[in-house]
Amino acid sequence: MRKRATAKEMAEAAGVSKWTVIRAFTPGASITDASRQKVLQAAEALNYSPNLLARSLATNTTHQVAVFVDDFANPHKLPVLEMLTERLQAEGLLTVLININRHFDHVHALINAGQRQFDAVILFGTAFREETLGDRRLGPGFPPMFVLARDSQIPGVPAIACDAEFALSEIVDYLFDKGYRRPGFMTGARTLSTALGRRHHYANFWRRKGVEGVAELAAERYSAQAGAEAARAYLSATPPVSRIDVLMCENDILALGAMDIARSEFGLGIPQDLAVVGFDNRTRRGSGLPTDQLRTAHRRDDKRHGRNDNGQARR
Amino acid sequence: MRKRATAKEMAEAAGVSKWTVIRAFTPGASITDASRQKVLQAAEALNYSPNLLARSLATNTTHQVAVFVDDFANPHKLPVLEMLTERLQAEGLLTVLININRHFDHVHALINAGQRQFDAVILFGTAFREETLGDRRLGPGFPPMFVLARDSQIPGVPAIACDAEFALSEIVDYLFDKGYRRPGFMTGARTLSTALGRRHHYANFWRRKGVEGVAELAAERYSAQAGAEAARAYLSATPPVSRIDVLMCENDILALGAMDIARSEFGLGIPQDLAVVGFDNRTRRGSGLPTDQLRTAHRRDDKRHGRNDNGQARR
DNA sequence: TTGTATGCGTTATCAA
DNA sequence: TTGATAACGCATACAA
Repeated sequence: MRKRATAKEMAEAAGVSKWTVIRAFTPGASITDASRQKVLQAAEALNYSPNLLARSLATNTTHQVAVFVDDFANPHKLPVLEMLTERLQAEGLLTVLININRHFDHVHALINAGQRQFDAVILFGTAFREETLGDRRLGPGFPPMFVLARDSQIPGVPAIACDAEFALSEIVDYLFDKGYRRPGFMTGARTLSTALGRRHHYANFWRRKGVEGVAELAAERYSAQAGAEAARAYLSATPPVSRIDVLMCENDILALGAMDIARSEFGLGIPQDLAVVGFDNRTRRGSGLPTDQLRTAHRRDDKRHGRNDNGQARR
Repeated sequence: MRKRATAKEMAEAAGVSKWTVIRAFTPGASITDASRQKVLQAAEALNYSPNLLARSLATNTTHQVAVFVDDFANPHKLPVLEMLTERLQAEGLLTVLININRHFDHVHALINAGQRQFDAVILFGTAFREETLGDRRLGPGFPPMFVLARDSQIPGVPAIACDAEFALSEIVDYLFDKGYRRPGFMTGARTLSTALGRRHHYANFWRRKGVEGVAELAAERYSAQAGAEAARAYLSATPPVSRIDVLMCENDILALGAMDIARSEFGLGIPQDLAVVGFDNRTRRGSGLPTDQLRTAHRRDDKRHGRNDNGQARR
């Protein structure tokens, strides 16, 4: 495997200095059309293209953005990743996907991100503890951070997330208008701020409608299986007459599991016997997997709130 | 934002030469414990860590692998991405996720990959045309390429894919034993080699069992919606008595759409009235989303074939 | 407009 | 073991 051609070699071939070669590849540089043509011609012959690595070292910008993900179980990630990569690439930025799982030291990963000189770090669905980010080793020269699809409690770290309060207000309004009066809520992991927010607002809006008490079904994790188990536990422990009539699940993957069990093991019609609501805009029945998340985003304070099309009721 | 500390600054602080500083961070370098301690101490004070960008320029290896993806609609991608990133990171490699969509020039993306000096390029579910790869601009110094989750027709480009022949042989054996005799097959895109392979082997193995003629349902794309439409078209055009009794779908996302329509619009019990088989090991009813793809992989010739746990019948 | 010198932060090689 | 010189390929600042 031959080596890549360098600017120096190009200079000899084109009969100019290597700095002129660079200029030919620098938009807006002052160079004659004649010499640019000579250089481009030589580039064609030598199959030259600038070495982006060397450029990064010299300019101190890599045009690479690190995206940290710790939960690949949620299919919601995929369409967002699609958008994210597309938008970043449109800006000339590349996406470095970093898997932050249990086996991986978070601080170490962040230090590595600093060493790599990423232009930015995006925490996608992951909120580090403040102490982790306070590690002094992350101090100088560490790339700016952003939190995506989760609220950020960390001062100075902007977050892009859906407006849970608004979304749940709309959901409860809709359900109330449809005549539902006995709401339930299925939680995934009880520790997450997003989760707490959704449950909190859900109960709150029902209370404003005069409906007190939201039955809580607790799933172990965010998975269809956990959702199915939680639904099974509730349905088998609760006689039909005293059951909820609408179940709001913290996200779509839980809703999928719950719907499956309700239909197959308990013979419930959805939504005739039990309405089920999800959150994430995934898998609507008979539909494809839409990728129109984060469609509208407006700026508020120094945080950005993208609101997506959530909480559609299912039949 | 202060700048990162460099080896030169470290040298002054520790009272050694900057090369000794480097050695302290080079595994297996010859250096006294005494001077290493001095350096590490200074590193603690100055919060130093080696600049990986500069290292890459000097060593000509980036420890970064580009992964090209063009189809984010298939949820199958996500667990594989999880595995891929985890395994690569375990080897000290970072994953650069590159979105190859319709708006993006493939050749340009590949050239960019060359400029970035990635250690390798993985075509995940994407097979470029041979002429694209034959572009001479991709010549010298271009990273080695691999095709993942699709067969590669390109000479010299190894592929990791499931063994369709073996998988479909097992599927047909299983279905035959269960008593099914009127098979159907739902295709997604008819142009793909993987698709053709699966359909071909499916029909082949049925023929060996003495069952001629596999009904073909053609979906427009790989999406639940397309699968639903194809199923609807078939079921509404075919009277119950002459319908197939088992439908093999080219992948799980098609199967999801088909099952949904069969159950809801035609009142079919699955698998009592119609058995449905998918491919990808996604969404099994009531289960979570398993990530045990590509579990076993053995080497054969210069290609690698990973066989995953596919084709489970659904109840 | 073009050429020169110098810097980016590290690694490789050789001499001490 | 340690220090010094050169090289990696490009960008910036300055001079011609």
